[in-house]
Amino acid sequence: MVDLKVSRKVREGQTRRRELLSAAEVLFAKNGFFKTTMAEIAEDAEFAIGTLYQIFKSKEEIYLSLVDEKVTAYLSEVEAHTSTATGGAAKIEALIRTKLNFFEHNRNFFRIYVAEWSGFEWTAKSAFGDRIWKKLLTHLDMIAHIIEIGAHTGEFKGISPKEAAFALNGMMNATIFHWILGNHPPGSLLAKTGVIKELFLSGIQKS
Amino acid sequence: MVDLKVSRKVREGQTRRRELLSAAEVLFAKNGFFKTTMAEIAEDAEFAIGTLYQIFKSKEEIYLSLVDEKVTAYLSEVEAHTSTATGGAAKIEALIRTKLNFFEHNRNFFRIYVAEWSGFEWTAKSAFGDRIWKKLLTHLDMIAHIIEIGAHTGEFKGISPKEAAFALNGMMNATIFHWILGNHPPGSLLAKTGVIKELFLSGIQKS
DNA sequence: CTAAATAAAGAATGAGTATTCATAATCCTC
DNA sequence: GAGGATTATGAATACTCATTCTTTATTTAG
Repeated sequence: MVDLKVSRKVREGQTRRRELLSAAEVLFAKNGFFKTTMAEIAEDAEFAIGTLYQIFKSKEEIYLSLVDEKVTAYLSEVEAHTSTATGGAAKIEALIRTKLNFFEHNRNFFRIYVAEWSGFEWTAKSAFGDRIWKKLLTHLDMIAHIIEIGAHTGEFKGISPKEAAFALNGMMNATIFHWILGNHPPGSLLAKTGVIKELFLSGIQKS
Repeated sequence: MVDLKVSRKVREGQTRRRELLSAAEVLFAKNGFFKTTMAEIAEDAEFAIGTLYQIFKSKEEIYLSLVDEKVTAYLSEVEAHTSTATGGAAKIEALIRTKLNFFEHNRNFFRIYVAEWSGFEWTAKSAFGDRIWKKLLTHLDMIAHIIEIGAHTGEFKGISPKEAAFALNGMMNATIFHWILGNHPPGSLLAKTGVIKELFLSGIQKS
């Protein structure tokens, strides 16, 4: 009984937390961190402002929790898929496919993710923000590692793995960006896997 | 005499304007648009707050003037260099070289440029902001056009020119980003021209 | 040299909003 | 079902700035 009550409470707490983050995600994606107000979040999540502060200690904590959870989910998907693929080319393909698939289903979050890569962490680095930043960099190291292995086995050229990893990441982000701008239909982002793979592996020039 | 006086005034006006924008650039690059205050800009530019409002009508106008001038300068450099190069590969190389060179000398501005690509214009679209956004998109069309020509002449594969242009742009941005993070020595960004060119034209895979 | 005009200055204003807190509603426990 | 927690509420608070505006300094013209 006591156990049940506690667990129901916990469950309800988690549900509220999710609902709040989900409302916040939409707003942060649409208007950015600074132009999103606590009042808007409260209204959209159907809580009173005071209640927000019961669940999170500040606006920044809402934002960073959101980013941290999504980034973590994203990275573990990538980790899962790349680690089962064998061979450099297959791992790269798994990476591309996973990333495109993830952001196809998290279109809103992409805007936040990109902002994170390119701006926010420069202006507001709490210990928490740093943590996310470190995760993103670690992820790039992982990509670089795939490329490095490929270079050792002779599959890939001897281009600096770190640089190639950044380049590939930039290509993928730009592709997702382009897709979002164009308001393309569902399913069509994942379909670009082949193009990116082809471009990254073989380049654009005819041989 | 009258003419001279007027032109001195104009010159002084331009100087003040440049000094103000240059102080603002450093601050916007370091702290972003929202966390930069008019008081800071005034202090760094050694003007009183009221004087800022004599030169620009608002904080947003300072920001947008800055971005507009730099973007315009950047685009015209690119235009100049790509138009004199002949052949797809040479034009692509000219583009890469010009971009890397520009941002090697405008490191601060890169942060603003990236923020512009990925965030600000989503939150604050004045007519002025739109203008910058359009310029950036037009620029990408120009890159796409180079690729398209290359595809017609058989130099390049038939990958969607727009997509390839976005991918190349993303690769370049990521490379500059990586270089800035690593705090590399002067001259070393331009030196990456070859790597990007190689990667974009021939890919990473050994043939 | 003087006064009108223009420019510089920064203190005062006012709008916006993150956070707090006193009060009301709800939930448990017995 | 009573009262003592606990939780929800949103008005009040406190603070940060962008912008304005009055005052002071400088420039110009006659």
